[in-house]
Amino acid sequence: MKLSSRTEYGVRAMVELAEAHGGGPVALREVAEKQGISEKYLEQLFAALRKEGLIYSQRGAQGGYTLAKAPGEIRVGDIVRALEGPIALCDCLANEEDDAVCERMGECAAHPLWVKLQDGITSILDSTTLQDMIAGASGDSANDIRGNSEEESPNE
Amino acid sequence: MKLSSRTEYGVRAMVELAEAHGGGPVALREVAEKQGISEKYLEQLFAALRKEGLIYSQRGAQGGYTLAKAPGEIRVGDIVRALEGPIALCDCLANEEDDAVCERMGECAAHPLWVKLQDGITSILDSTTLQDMIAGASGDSANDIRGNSEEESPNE
DNA sequence: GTAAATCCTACTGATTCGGTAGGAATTATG
DNA sequence: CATAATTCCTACCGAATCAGTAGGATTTAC
Ligand code: FES
Ligand code: FES
Repeated sequence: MKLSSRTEYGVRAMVELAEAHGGGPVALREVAEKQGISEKYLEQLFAALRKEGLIYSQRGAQGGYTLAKAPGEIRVGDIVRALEGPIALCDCLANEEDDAVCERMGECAAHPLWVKLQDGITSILDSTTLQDMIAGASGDSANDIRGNSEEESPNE
Repeated sequence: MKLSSRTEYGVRAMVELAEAHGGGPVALREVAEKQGISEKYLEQLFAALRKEGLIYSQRGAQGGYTLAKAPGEIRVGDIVRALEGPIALCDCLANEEDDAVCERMGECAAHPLWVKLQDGITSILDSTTLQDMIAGASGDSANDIRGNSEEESPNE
């Protein structure tokens, strides 16, 4: 229950790109410096994000990266999936068609809970776009996760 | 975004104890066999659960483990916390009083989202009890099963 | 007394994680 | 064209975590 630095860094970097959206490409070095991330490490994250079509890269001098879509079109869940692979709490939740692992368990009482938890996580992640994040809110509008009555106020 | 086998095993084992609740103590070997978990490994998990006061152990022949509280009183979140430590997606979410890490970031746009995600996860985990799980449901309808019933005194 | 069980501490092999290293390929600019 | 800036690619590395083992000490029912 801890998000990897891959995810942390990746999301922060994407926010950075989102803020520069509309302007020219942003160099990796610039993003890395602003966010305090190792350049070489971020390079790998961007490679993954690019492979998934979330960002577009311009090679050569004055090149850099830009969002491939509008900030409002990129969900945090997309970023996470690009960096970590499909969100699957348990092996048996990875692919619905081939649930061989759970088949063996059969009466696994935990399964429904994991499904619910995974759905909850996915729902939150997919109801927040980069647009929401740079706007300061965390996308609490279109979210129907029960039990979340806490309202965080982005101060400062 | 993957739950450790510690969590998976731990919850399954606790369900096993919940099903045997009311009867005598259940030997670790029995739980391990039924759930297909390494005995020696499960031993360590039970040690953690015991230290957190979730289960009670009876040493010696015919000994074993029993839930320290009624199944309706034990939330999945309690189990997860006992096994993995406090649920903290990000370092800066670990302890609210000492958020030094985020202080440095200041304008970290991701923070509110992580808070929200963590709250969502915690909420789901804490709204499901072992009682819910052995009943077949995963607590999706009602989490008001906080019905206080009598239980034997967990001493020590 | 003995067998059944928990308890405790340490070790280990494999994998993942976070990060480095070095260079090849591409491109704007002068 | 030359050069500098920049992305792209692949491999490697140390440390940490993970899942599991090993071996024995202790407690207790019978
Ligand atoms: S075997 Fe898949 S959730 Fe239990
Ligand atoms: S620094 Fe804590 S969430 Fe960004």
